[in-house]
Amino acid sequence: MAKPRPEAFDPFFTMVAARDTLSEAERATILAAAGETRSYAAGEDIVDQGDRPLSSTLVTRGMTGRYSTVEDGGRQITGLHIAGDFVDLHSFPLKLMDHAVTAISPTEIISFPHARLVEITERHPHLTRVLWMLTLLDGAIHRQWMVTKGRLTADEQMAHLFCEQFVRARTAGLATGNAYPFPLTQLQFGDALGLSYVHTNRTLQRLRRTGALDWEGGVVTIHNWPLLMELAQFDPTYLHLEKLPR
Amino acid sequence: MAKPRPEAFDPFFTMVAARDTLSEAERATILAAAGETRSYAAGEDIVDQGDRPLSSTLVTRGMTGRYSTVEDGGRQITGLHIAGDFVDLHSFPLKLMDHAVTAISPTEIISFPHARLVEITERHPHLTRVLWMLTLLDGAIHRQWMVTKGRLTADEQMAHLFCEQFVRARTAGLATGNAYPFPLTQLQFGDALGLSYVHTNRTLQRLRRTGALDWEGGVVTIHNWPLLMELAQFDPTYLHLEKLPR
DNA sequence: CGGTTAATTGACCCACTTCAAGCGCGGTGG
DNA sequence: CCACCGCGCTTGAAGTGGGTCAATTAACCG
Repeated sequence: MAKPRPEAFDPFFTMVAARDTLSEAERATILAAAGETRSYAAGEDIVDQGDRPLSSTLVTRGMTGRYSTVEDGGRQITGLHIAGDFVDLHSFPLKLMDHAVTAISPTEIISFPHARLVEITERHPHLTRVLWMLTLLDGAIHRQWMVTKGRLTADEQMAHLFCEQFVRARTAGLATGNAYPFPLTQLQFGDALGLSYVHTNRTLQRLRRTGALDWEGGVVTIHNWPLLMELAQFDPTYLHLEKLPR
Repeated sequence: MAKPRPEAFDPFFTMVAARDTLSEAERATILAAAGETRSYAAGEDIVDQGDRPLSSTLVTRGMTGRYSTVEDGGRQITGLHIAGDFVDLHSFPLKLMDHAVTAISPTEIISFPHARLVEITERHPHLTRVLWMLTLLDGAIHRQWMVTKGRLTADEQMAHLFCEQFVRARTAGLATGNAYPFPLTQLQFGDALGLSYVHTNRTLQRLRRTGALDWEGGVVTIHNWPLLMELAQFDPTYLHLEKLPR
């Protein structure tokens, strides 16, 4: 529970800068709208399904996942979020959380009280549209997951997720060369892919054998990006990496 | 290409009224922001992937589907939209269409020029948040589809989609008792479920045999709603049917 | 009444699941 | 310093849900 360090906003501003230009005033508005920072241990839930949050959560370190559970205990992760991502900005207009958010690795966040977001919608229309866009980016990623889950093989789907996470990490300034943090367990990875963890493991081994990438110690290293993209049928258009006035 | 009839907005206002209250001024703002109406024949594409629309599209009659295609020709429908739904309001902040939209049945639409939506974000913060919410509702539905596709059986998934469409049709005032229009072919239905059309057919027959519903002539009739909900593990919370100030 | 599209059925196949067991390794306590 | 424990990863074997290929029937339409 403390005021955020200024550098904590860097991944967010970097990620946004790939899509639009924020004025100095808008950046200051974001800083002023920030509430407290908090830390979560791996495995801790940040938001529960059914919550009615009074603030939205920006990740500044670590990785979080949105998930829903079904009757038989199955769990589906519907989104992975890294530093620079809001995990529940949609709770601002939607009010009610229809899913939970968990810390996959040790995570630091900044909360943004909804009251201050209301002020942004009243005084900063362009910044409002940028925040709106960020929530729609989640939607675009959701759609892509549906496509890969519905119409691609497990191998293609897995390769696709590795591609997506690489591009997103790079866009937030979190990649080191062709490596990026990916601190999931294979069980969690399977929950994101909608696969059993046994099949997740076997699919991963096949993918490793292609030489396209490695994944160990919570870090993915891409050895052959063109090959990985081809295996995944990856086209980053849906990530909307265009600097445009929104 | 004509000015819209006033009744054409009814499903939209009805659907919104289930989630928030619009003032008379806000309703008038929506009417004033409307551009032209247009009609599309079944099978015609309303928006193409890669388009940069200058207006967003509200369905006023018929049914449309968002879809993406993959290399081998497979098609995944990522959303079904009925009268009262915007099919591409997200193209307003996102600018670029990362998927196409097709008319599933003969469809009528009203276009909303983005320039007028910009004005709404500048002058009507509450209405802006309502529009934002509507795009996030799509996201919530996307997440639910991921969960049903990733963690439920084909039977459960299909039952779930029938439930969802019923509730959404009713919310827009488009259901007649326990029946609602559902003008898809089984092939399109399979594309929405991420199933082959052969398996879609067999799953449908099993579902019919439960007595929960019938589907013929483009109309779904629900015979046993509690049973259907149970088969689907359906919980409508994610449809955010709460009248709340947004 | 031929032509076309949608729905249905049968047979076979395989991608993925489930169940079950073993392994590696970091952590902890004695 | 070592024994043990637990978690995550790996492997094997067997079962099945859903896909594919192919043919038939039904509905619609000019």
